[in-house]
Amino acid sequence: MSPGPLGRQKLHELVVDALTARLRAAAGARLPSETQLAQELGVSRATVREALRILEAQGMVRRRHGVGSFVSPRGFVEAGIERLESFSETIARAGYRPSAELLSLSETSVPEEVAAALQAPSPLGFEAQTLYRADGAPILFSVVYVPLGIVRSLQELEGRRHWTSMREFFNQELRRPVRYARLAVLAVAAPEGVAGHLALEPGAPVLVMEGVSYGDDDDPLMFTRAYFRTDKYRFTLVRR
Amino acid sequence: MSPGPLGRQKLHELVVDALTARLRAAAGARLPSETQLAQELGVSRATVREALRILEAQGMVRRRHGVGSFVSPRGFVEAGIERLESFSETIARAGYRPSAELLSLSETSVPEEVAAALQAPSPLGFEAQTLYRADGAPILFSVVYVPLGIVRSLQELEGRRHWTSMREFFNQELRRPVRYARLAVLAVAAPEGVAGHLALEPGAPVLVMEGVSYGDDDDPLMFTRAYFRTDKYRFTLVRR
DNA sequence: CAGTGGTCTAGACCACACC
DNA sequence: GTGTGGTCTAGACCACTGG
Repeated sequence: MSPGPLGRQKLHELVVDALTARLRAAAGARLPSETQLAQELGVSRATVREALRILEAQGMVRRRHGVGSFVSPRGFVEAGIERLESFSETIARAGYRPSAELLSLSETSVPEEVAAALQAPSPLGFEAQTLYRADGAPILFSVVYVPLGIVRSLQELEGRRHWTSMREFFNQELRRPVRYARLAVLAVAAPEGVAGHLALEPGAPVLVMEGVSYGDDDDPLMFTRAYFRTDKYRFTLVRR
Repeated sequence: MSPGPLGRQKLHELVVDALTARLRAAAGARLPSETQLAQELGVSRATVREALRILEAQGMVRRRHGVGSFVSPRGFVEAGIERLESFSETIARAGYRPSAELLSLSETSVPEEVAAALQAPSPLGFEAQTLYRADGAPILFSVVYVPLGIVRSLQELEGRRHWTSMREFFNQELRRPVRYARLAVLAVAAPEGVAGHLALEPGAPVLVMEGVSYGDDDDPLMFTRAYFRTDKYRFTLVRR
């Protein structure tokens, strides 16, 4: 095939971009039929469909069998809780200016349930505590445990300072990208130390997300426990 | 095309079924290549790919570019927080015996922020309070607001008693199926009434999920606010 | 009925992982 | 290089919706 009128990169992604531009304007509008779009853009209908599938997954387009495709009334959908992104990204996406402060790095014996979740043979590992702010106000305090074996020494973990997020550190410096994370969501009373960092009264309700991040080979990379102030920042979630 | 060796129903669904059977046995096993599967099953490669895409979305299969497709080590993945299902289903899926008790049904003026979220012209509507138990222990208390217009009278809402869940009621009795819900997740201190129903001290931390459910035409159907005991039941969530 | 999205095919070439 | 999954095409027919 020839690149067509669109040039390089994946064709259906270019179609996504082309359609995205149209979509910004008209909420609720009807899109041309798939066959029409294919002709207009000079690609096959299958490629148009792949693009529409992506837009539908993003919540930007609604397709109705036998009727047509429409721009979702909401237009752009904010990133939901189900998206794997760094806390900094999450904060930025919510419209705040993110900052992250690495409060401590240490070598420790990780809690028993954490070692179990990490399937770690040894309880030895490293702990990083980070405080995230949105527009300067603390909203998130996280404790990350990395088992010995993923990181060899505290010196290696020092590299974390160069990166704005743990995920970037794993991806860029350790070359062990995080592919997915399996988390539990719960509400707890803020423990003393946590409350202090988040500028809350001890015992105030906080949302906790905790669990394990996995790499390309389904190998456990780290255990994260994050405490959120939900009065300052709310997760949104679309259930389908 | 001819139906092929598989018979009626959607072809790729039959392929999903055929593969699911294989998958139960071997965790971590490698699947034949897409081309091979297509030949074996007598379908096109595109159809095999559609089936694999479904299985991958279900978390049962892992595909790696240039390498092959594999049965996920975890096998079947539990439904996460992102799935739209009734609370009863959620509880059952978590391995408990669910029960739901309709505590009250009344006609009210809905709270202002609820009416706004529902895009309701009138603040008039109906309220249903339900307590859900898992193996007899209360874990979830929900307040649902339905605007006037979706339901006309309290009598109509009485039909709710015949159904185990609000979603079933909407789907079966009102013929207005819920297509998706847009929710916020937060942690709060349990208000007095709620704490009582959940057998908690007032002020104990509870997880709240609240938001609007939408129908086939993106029309707001109801506002739900649900309080969870996360010590008894935890949401799980896979971020990708 | 006409028009839409949904499914399916057969075949081609590309990008990537591994030997 | 060889084999894998990823992308793309051109064309066909099916299933649903709405006038």
